[in-house]
Amino acid sequence: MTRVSLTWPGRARRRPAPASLSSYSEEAPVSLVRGDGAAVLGALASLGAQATLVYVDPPFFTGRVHRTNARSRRESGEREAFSDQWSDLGEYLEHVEALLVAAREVLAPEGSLVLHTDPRVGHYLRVLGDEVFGDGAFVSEIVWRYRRWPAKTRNFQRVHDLLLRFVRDPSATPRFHQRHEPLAASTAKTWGEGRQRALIVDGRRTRSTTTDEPSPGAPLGDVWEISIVAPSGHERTGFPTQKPLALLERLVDTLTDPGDLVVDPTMGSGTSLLAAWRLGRRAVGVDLGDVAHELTARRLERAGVPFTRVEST
Amino acid sequence: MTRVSLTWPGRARRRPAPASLSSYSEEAPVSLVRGDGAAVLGALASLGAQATLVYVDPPFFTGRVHRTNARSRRESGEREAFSDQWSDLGEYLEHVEALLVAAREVLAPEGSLVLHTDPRVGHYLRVLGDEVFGDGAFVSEIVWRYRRWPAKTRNFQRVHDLLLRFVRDPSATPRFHQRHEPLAASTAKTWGEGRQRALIVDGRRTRSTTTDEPSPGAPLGDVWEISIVAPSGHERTGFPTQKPLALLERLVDTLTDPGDLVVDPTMGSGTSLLAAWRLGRRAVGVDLGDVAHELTARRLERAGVPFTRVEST
DNA sequence: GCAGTTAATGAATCGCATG
DNA sequence: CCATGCGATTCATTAACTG
Repeated sequence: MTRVSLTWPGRARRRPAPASLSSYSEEAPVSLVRGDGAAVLGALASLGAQATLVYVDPPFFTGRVHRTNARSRRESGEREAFSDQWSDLGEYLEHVEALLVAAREVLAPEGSLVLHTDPRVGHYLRVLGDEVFGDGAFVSEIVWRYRRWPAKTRNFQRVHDLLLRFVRDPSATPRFHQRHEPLAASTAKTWGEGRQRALIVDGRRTRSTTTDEPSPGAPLGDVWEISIVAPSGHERTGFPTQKPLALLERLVDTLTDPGDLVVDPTMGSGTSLLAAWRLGRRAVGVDLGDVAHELTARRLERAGVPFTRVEST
Repeated sequence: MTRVSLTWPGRARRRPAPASLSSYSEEAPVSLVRGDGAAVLGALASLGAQATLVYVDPPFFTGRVHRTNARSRRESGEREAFSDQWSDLGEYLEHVEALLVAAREVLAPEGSLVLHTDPRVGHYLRVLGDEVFGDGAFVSEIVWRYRRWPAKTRNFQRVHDLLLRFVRDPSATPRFHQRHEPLAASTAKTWGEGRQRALIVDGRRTRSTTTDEPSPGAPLGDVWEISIVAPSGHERTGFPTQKPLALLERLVDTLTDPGDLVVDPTMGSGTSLLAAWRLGRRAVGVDLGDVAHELTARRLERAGVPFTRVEST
């Protein structure tokens, strides 16, 4: 296959200065690391950590500074949560590329990277991911479809995000738990709740029948309807780009086993850590920001999740 | 903005040999042209045609030869409809790029290109489209979510296609008719069917109320649930990658006015032409294949659509 | 006519046989 | 050993048939 890749003037493949971690323990159920995402992933990899899921939720190249919202403002005023300003698209892509390269190093062969992005910049990240992970590693584009207050625009309302899944080793059997969703209304009407089976006569398929065995439903697809975190919802932490727990729980549930390691170098308010802990997985979250660490710590304490702080230097 | 672009070894920007059209009339409601898509788009542009919608449904880089299916097999046996085999991804991208370049030439300033693709190769086409149409021209990624039989795979079922929309001129007001979809169940439950209105006190939003005015529903989003053409459906033509009429009607309805011109350089069995005609738009379809022309002609005749054949040389 | 039941069949994958 | 091809699987959808 001919290599197709992205170029831009002055494209650099920078490696972050490697970090070193004090007091990281493989066994800790939940660890919070303050530091640069890519550098800390590299440090985890060199300590021999093997993640089954790395969830990366970088900025979406919006050109904005994102600030805390109402829930957090009440407690400590409006503050900058993270900046999403870049000199150009190339600089942004170099930032994400460093995360992808480091994420790949920490992944177990049967593990997956899930890169959360949006349809304005996600296509560039797919191409970047193909470069980093190689042919055949891109296995799913998950569409997260949500509902929100409509914007006044002469265009279709943007009501979805993209989650790009790459596997570490396309030749390995990936971790995957088959889950099901309800049958389509038309199917239930025609076929009832029984599993369908084709009737083969003389080696030729003639027609289908229903069986007595109940159908588990349709195998889970790649378009997921999940509610956003409501502005006044109990789940809301105040972090501006918070993702729903239900979304992260579905990823963790389908892509990891209990006891596996989940790593998030873009911790934010720690949704992935909470999802992992609730499902009995170990988790490491990495973030540079004060707001992220404060909100995550408060959230985990309230949820009764024991966690360890790890310093990186 | 730094230019980010795709490269591959030996990337060529080939222009198809320009075609010339005999007997094309601007006023014909529906025209069928036999010829190369890009070359004929160029010929239309040099005749001064101005399309409001160009719908492009190229092969999806599957590596397969696509053959007619049951409906057509009964009438004339199984035949090759089109080949989707390429020496490499670069060759494929050069083919699609030629279509995009020519499509842009035939578009009116307020017109849109809609590129139908899938999540395996669509990301590359987005980047290619940005190169051809320029910054700010990519305005929507529409997700067509469908339901189909399950495949046995350790992965999420692939149940969506992508439709990438680019506008010809980002500074022009695009053709766009706002349509609505039913309110979400949870919205209807909380707010009923009345239009919501935010209550602003001292310039600050306090809460929302419902009004007596009935809500038209939620403005149409970019995730569309539309059934595939059923294997035994009346709509089925026998063309292997046939798209549902409902999908094309939604595009034509929202993105064009009655009387506007819709052009499809990847005609197949003519779904876009039929959609355009049913909604009172003019249409030109272009295809090289015998099967495409036979099936389209038969389909339009059965639907009572008057059409003109145009030769290209 | 209408509702309820039965029929027909697509095409994504994996697994296994074949060359 | 690798490429190719065919069989098995099974929801989703509309058409056709039946009472």
